[in-house]
Amino acid sequence: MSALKRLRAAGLRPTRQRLSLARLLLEGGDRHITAEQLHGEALGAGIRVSLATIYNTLHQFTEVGLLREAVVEPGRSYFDTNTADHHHFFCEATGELQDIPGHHLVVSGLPAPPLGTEIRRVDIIIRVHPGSV
Amino acid sequence: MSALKRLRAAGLRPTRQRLSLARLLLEGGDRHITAEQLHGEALGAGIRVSLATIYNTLHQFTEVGLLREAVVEPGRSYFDTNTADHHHFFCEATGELQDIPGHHLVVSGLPAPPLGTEIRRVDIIIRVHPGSV
DNA sequence: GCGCTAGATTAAATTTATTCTAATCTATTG
DNA sequence: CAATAGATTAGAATAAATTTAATCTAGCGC
Repeated sequence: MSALKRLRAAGLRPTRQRLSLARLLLEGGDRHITAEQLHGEALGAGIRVSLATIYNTLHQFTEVGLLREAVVEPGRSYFDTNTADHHHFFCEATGELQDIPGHHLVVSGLPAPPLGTEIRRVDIIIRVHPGSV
Repeated sequence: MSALKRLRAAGLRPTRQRLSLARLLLEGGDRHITAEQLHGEALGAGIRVSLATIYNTLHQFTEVGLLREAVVEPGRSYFDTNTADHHHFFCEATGELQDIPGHHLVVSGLPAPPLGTEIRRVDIIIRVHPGSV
């Protein structure tokens, strides 16, 4: 689906900057990107957009399911263009994030959530570091 | 083991503030605490200690395995006094973290880590929100 | 097409979490 | 008990993210 249609379907007004950012984000392959990185890319691509808008846009896209947020380190948020069910390898040395397709991992023995709450998502982060090889 | 012995065993000089903080942290039950919260508690308990030392101490304790760090939200770090194998429920509405004993959850189908890396830990965060009840 | 308006964008200031710095203090060693 | 390596400190600095108040613009009715 085109970026324009996806924005409309999500109820987001297709403004110049949202359209441009949607194209940057959604038309490449699966990526993990920070707000600062996206801002840099946008400027590099000639899109004039403020950092505040980057943050607004990333959060709005996340709310409507166009992106997913991955929290792995204090003080940095990654936004994941892969919204399918999946999990992550995270290398603490390089800060790199790598997808693990959802069907590979199976969690069993999931206990009932605390009273009065329901499960929204299960995030699995496999933390790795450079090995002894 | 006493706080003093645990510090010595970890190779950390048992200074007044480290000892006091170790007692606060390790002698209660399992807890999830932020740097700011611990600072508040320390001051409340009459321990004169700066925020910088709180951060230093939390990180040192984490390095030597006296604590574990749980990253669930950008811009906030929780330190977990439970260092046993376990996972977490995280309620996004309240910011509350709750332990899930490790033996409850079983992950299968774990793929091989990226070439040249080895697994250090598997973190599972079950994100919940207040239910419809 | 034209203007109106709700919603979007902006630069700049602010907040919040954390780290750094350089000076002072203290636990350990001899 | 003096020397010193390491710890602590207040305060400044940094960084990510959010807020603010002013300006802009997409989409609507005409």
